[in-house]
Amino acid sequence: MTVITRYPPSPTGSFHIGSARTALFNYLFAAHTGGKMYLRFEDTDTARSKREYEDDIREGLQWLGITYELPGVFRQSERTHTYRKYLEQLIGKGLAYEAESSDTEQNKKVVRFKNPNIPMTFNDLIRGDISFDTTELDDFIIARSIKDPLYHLSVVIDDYEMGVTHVIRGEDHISNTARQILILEALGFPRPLYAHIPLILAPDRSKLSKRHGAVSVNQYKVEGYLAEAFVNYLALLGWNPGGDQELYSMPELVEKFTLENVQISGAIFNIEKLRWFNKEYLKKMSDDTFGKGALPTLKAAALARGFTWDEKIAVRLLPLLRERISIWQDITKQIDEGEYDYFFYDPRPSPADIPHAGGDKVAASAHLLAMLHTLQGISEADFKNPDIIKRSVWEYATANGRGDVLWPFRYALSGRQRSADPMLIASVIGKEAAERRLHAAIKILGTAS
RNA sequence: GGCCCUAUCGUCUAACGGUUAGGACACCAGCUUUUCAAGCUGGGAACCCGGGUCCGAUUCCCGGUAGGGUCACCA
Repeated sequence: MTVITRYPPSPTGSFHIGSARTALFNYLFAAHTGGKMYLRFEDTDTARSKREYEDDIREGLQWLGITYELPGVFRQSERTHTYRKYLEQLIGKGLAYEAESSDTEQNKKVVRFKNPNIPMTFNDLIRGDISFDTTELDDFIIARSIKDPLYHLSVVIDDYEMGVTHVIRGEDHISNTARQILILEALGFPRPLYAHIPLILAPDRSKLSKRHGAVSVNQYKVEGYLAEAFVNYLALLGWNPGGDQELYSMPELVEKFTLENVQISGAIFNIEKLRWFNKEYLKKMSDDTFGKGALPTLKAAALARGFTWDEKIAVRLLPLLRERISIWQDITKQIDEGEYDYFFYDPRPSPADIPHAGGDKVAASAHLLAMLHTLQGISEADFKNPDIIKRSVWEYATANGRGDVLWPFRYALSGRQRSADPMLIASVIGKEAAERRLHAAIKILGTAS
């Protein structure tokens, strides 16, 4: 039997995290078993469904690397004639009937399903047997009118016509399953296999929703998360193959994914861990790939900050950035906060802050002068390498107290109490700028005394 | 409230009757570093409660409690 799963979002909102994970699990299961996954849009609620949401969902799927197949007609709104055929069949057999609508103005007749009122049990691949007493469902409504079907009806018919073998969906659908099985048995369809996966929860353990902040997948893309990291994190939220491995590529996930290893209780979405995953994937990138990803963000942020764009400085900044960010947007945030101003502008150090230990301006001045001489002795070529600068400076710094030497050195270059180390700064801004800044600091100290 | 599902560190989880209950994130400390960040090392931190079954229960069963889901002419 070829496995066929389906991902059936209703395009009434943007692609969100929980929906993405459902899609991922369906994809993973189908790929693992050599089957396929269909995408179809459940837009029987035509008032709320929008094409822009369809696009958002498809773009999100593509970004995450989740592939799918489309059934011939993939919008339920375009299949009403099909649903009507089955509806008439049901009514003809006395298994459903038309009844007055509560919406008296419309003067429509809704279609109610004739509930056989039987106890029912279905097997859930993840949770085992689940039983319901269907009596309490009453003769529930399956269509607003003969030509206007409702969700439960259309789902059952589509799953049947598409040959869906496994229905993998959120556990919020458990109680829907009873209704759907009732309909499908009335229609004479075989039951698919069901697997209800746990919900993704907000920190307060309620179902994750908009009010909890960022839930749209696109938002994470915009903030600069990597698709691989996002998928990795999502996969491990509610699924675990056992063992201590945390990092899985999509092919590895496909290879290892089984329904048996899906968790049964809900999992809280934790942004910190997601960020950690992202940082791990950032670390694994080649310098080239990292540069391609970081530079556009860096440029936009730098320009917005009013910097003159200097590609050379930017490229030399890359290694520092790689250590300090978890997602691309951290670059924007750090630039906005002025963290890297000193790479683009000469700082204006305050005289009182230049000396470190004991406020000894004379000593600080002497140390800065020594640093200046040292830098002057380094060639332009060697200046590109912070390690060479460090070697040149280290002997003097060690002999005279690293703190006493390096603090004023760093502060003269950055104008900040906290910054990258002076050798790196010097290397990034270049020989000329470094010497200019030291000159300026020495001069300020002289004037101040 | 009815029905359904669930229950291991704060969080994500491993364990499939016998373990000093393991890992990761977060947190704390130490190292390294002039500072910040990163990195390295170490540390604290959990089997919801009560009954069974069993030589032995975190693990199986029942009950309680707690949390969640669902009760639309939405999906």
